[in-house]
Amino acid sequence: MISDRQTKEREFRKEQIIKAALSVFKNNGIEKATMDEIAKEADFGKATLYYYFSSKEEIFIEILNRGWKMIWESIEPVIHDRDKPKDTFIDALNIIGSLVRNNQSLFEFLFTVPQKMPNSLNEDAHDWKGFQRKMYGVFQGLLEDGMAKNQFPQMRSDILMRAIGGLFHGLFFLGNEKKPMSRQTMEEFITTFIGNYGTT
Amino acid sequence: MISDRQTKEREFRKEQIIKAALSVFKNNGIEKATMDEIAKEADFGKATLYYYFSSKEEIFIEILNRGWKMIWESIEPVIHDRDKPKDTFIDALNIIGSLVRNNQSLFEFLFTVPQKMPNSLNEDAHDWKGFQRKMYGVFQGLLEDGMAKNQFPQMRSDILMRAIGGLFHGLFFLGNEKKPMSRQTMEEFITTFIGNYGTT
DNA sequence: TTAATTTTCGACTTAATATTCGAAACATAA
DNA sequence: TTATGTTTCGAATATTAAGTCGAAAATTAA
Repeated sequence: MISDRQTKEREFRKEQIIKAALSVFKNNGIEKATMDEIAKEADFGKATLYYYFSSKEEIFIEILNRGWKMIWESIEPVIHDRDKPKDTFIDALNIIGSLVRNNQSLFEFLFTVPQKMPNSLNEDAHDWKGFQRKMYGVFQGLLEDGMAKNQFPQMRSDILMRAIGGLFHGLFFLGNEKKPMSRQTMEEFITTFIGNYGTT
Repeated sequence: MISDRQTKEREFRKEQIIKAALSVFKNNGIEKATMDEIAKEADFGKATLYYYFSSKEEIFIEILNRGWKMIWESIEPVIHDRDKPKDTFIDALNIIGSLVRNNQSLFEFLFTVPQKMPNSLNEDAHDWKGFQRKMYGVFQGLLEDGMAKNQFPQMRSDILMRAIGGLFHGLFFLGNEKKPMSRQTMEEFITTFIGNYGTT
């Protein structure tokens, strides 16, 4: 008895709630992202939020799932070229860099909130963890291929991953100024730090 | 009317409480680091904790103050050699690396907890902020000197700082394995990433 | 020994915030 | 139009953890 339109409206309202949650997070930080605030921002009563989501956590998980799915689907098309691991690696990083640049607060959420919330957000079972794992796997594979071809410094690939992950994170999320990093600056960094070994 | 020994014993008990707090943090994560847990670990009643510290926050601040003081006092002796900025920079990083290696959980606390706690922990007035600021200032100065001498890539020093900060952080604190990084591995990284420009 | 001082603590209070409840408002279809 | 299903919400409840209280235990000094 639930019409198509009703379903769509439901989806739409869930969407609004998610947007409100992100907006509260962006403006007031994660600690102020209470259900009361989110409800106010979404212009719903608090109880209504629970009509659409079973818990606050479920809202957060939904954000993470959608976000990581988007990341994965953005890089997926470029990662199959295994001939030039270094170029592929940098391409993929650049894609993620663009995403971050265009939606800083979403990605701040995706990349920092799970760290701050050591509850069940981080359980392996969630979809977003799967995408994250796949992505890391791809990057690590590219690093290993690249090392085999002398396009990267010879190091334990897992440690190199951590270093690059930290570097990326530092570039975008450390420091006071939240002005997004330009593509050019980022490329400069990537090539400077990991791209100046071996050949094309 | 408070004897010397009494004062010492008080200090000692404060010490025990701080150690318990770190231990709880290490074993259960920051979210489980409640006063009840810390009290249990320290084998004191909860109220006794408040006899020695006026709040939970004060315990954390004490940890941060002592920790950052230690960091500062460890690098202070080596940073005055301004002739070889790159070497000095790497020396200082290595010193911090050794400290981290020898006390992983303390430094995880120092470097990650303030991020997770957007309360007054981060107020500029605290001693530890002063040490942190001084340290960053020194590192940035070294980077700038080093760039002037072509020992580092030419980039905006503040962004380079962020990148290196992120990289360092990634090396020590990202990933699953908490096995500390060996000095050799770390030196390898530092020189590979930031040390292979220009000359001595 | 005993009075004063210091230290300890379990039980209570408070505060913040997530979650539930039950009734009302609204929409839909017969 | 009315009966049934859907959506909304403010008020009440539950939970968690910080912080307080007043009395008791331990220590010290006379």
